[in-house]
Amino acid sequence: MARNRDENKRKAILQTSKLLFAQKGFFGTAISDIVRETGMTVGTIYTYFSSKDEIVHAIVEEGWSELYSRLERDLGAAVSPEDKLRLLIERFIPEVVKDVDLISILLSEAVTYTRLEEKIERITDLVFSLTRSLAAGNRPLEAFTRQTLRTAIVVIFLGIMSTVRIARASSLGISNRDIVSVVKVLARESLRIDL
Amino acid sequence: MARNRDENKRKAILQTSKLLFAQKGFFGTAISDIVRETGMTVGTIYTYFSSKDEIVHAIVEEGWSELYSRLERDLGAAVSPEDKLRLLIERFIPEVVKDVDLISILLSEAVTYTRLEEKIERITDLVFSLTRSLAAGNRPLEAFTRQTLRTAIVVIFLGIMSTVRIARASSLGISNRDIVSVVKVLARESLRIDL
Amino acid sequence: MARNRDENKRKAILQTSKLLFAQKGFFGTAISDIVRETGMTVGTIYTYFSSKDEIVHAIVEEGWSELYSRLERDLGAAVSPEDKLRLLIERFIPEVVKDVDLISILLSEAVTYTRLEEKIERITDLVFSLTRSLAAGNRPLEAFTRQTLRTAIVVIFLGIMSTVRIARASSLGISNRDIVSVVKVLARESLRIDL
Amino acid sequence: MARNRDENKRKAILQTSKLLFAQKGFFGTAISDIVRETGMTVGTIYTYFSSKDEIVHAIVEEGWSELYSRLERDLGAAVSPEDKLRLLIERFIPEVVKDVDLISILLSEAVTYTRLEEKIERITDLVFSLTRSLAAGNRPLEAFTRQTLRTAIVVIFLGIMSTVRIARASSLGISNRDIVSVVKVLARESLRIDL
DNA sequence: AATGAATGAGTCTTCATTCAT
DNA sequence: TATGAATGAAGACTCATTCAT
Repeated sequence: MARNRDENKRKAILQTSKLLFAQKGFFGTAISDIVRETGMTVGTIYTYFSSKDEIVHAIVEEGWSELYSRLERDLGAAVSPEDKLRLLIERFIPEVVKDVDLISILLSEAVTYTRLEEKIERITDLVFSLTRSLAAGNRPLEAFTRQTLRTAIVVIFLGIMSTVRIARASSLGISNRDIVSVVKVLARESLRIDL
Repeated sequence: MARNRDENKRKAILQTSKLLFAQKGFFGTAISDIVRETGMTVGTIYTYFSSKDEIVHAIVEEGWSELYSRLERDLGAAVSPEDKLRLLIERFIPEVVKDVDLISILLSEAVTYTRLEEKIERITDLVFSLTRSLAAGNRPLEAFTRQTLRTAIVVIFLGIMSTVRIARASSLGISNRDIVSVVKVLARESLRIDL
Repeated sequence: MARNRDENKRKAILQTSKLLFAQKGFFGTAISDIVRETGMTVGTIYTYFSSKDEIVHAIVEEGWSELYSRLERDLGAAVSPEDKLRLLIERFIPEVVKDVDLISILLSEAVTYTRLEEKIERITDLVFSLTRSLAAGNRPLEAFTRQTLRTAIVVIFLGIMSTVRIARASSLGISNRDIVSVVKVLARESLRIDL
Repeated sequence: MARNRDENKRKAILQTSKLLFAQKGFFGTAISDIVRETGMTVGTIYTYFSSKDEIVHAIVEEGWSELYSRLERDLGAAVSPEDKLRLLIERFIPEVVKDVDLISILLSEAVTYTRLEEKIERITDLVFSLTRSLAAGNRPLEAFTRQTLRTAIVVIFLGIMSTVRIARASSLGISNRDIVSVVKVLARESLRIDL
């Protein structure tokens, strides 16, 4: 047997660290916390990851790519742009929003390790092109310039994420359900697209 | 008499720290960084602030209260709800958005020292009641339930802040101007309020 | 397996710290002194003890309990109260008195970490009951009220300890032997008990 | 007027510092504590004393010499050695014992600044010669060799002081009155001197 | 691969003392 | 003489990472 790397251990580290980073922040979480919580030893952690940075990095990249690929798969199954948009709002957003831990880390102080812009860019491009194909003859949509539309997508996307993050940490009295409603109403009222 | 407490020094510490916290984060910034950047000595920093926490606290509270009181003053001057909303969007948002450093700190990992929920709550209440007074006979506004409207305000407010924050740190290609445009279009299209 | 917790290292830290605390006091001794004197690194010190306080605590408790358990063992072996008292004076006191460092720490400013009252109380109770069993028909002993006897025990016990402490630090010209003699004479002359 | 040094201020500093040093220890008391408690400023403190050490030094030396000179004055007034001894026990000890703060400082970790040996030496010499003049024909006293007698004096003197100190800080259940009783009984029973 | 003691640069903070005013 | 802001060495302690076993 060539390698004895235990994929389950790797996953366990990632899972535990994700929770800790989300709850206590990147700087607030010590490797020793991960050690305690996983029941492993420092040495073991370091045979799977070469640094603390690499752990966040893995959490974010793997978490995100899983999310994103699911989105692509789902969108591929839908045919019309309307269906796609509906899917985006009714399936994807609730899913993203459920992963508060990932969101918290993405928006946390560790932004440096997070390459958040990249991810935003990609999502934005996707939604942007989706929206564009709905634009023909849609008065309100035509009211948005390309740049304004792009910006709107970013603002709303980041708004959703931030809201979820803050709502988790404090008593904002806003549920994930409320957030999805908002996106729907916004789509209906400002794009005149009824979902 | 000995030298007197120098208000300029206090301000300098605040200003320098604000920049550093915004750029490198609260935990990423060491007191020694502030020392180096201000050219003062540790001791001096600690004669003006009793801890690192107190520094962020002062930055956030003083920055925010200045912003907020200006908003209240301006709103007081306007008469109709429409005027107030216009002011909010055309004067207040650009101003908030200009203070990227403050925003970055508000959204940073130091959320604990930041009491962000409080601030959100207050802004939300204000905008909410403003919007409510525009609601009568406005179909789209009536489409929002109270809770959805509140959520929308939070999402958009946090969306604006997050966008500005991320845009500063990376190459998102979004300007403050774009952000204001978005809010305007959103208001026009989804509230049918023309500004 | 990685290196194992090395009991010798723990002992070395304790031994070195004991000397330093005794000579320079608890507050006069810096962790860096312990580091220098043991030849270890700060980190190592802190893998064996979680704080400076814990070090004094260990020195005091371990030193004292060893002393005290030896006393109990010895006293258990003796039968008559006279034998017990003899043992106390001729074996225990010389032993206590030998551990000047421990005494210095016990009496030092770190009294807080030292729980000296507890230890005094316990010794006093023991000696008190011992003396009481010699009291019957012993005129001088009957001259002491309970409270005076208790006080006398405390005064003499603390007197011995303080004398040893001061004698070590300065040129008092008093040896441990002298101290034992005093206790004997005091016992003989004031309790009329010949040892 | 040549000097404007205000003797009252000096005394106030000394008095306040004495209390603080006694309660919180030498190292536990910061100059800033003295500043706060006296209501003076650092600068003022330092125009009266050139260092923290000098403050303890003054407290100890002035406190002690006042005590000692009173003792000498009193002893001078008495004629017979018996009277002198009685005075020592009934007047001096209660007085010393009353000044717990001074005692605490004398015995504290600041022993270095305290020159305690000197003071012990002097008291011991005095008591020793006093006792010697009572020795003729006094069997028990003759039982003490010179060195044992000297040691006994030291042990009892330090015992008294330590007991008072510890009793103040913790719940030893011993009063100053008890301590004086002990000395009396000890004198009576072991020196056969009835006071 | 797994272990966990060892490392030491780096953290925040304190505080006796100085000295310009 | 009085003031109190300024100083900076020194303090206790942390923690990511290494490496001998």
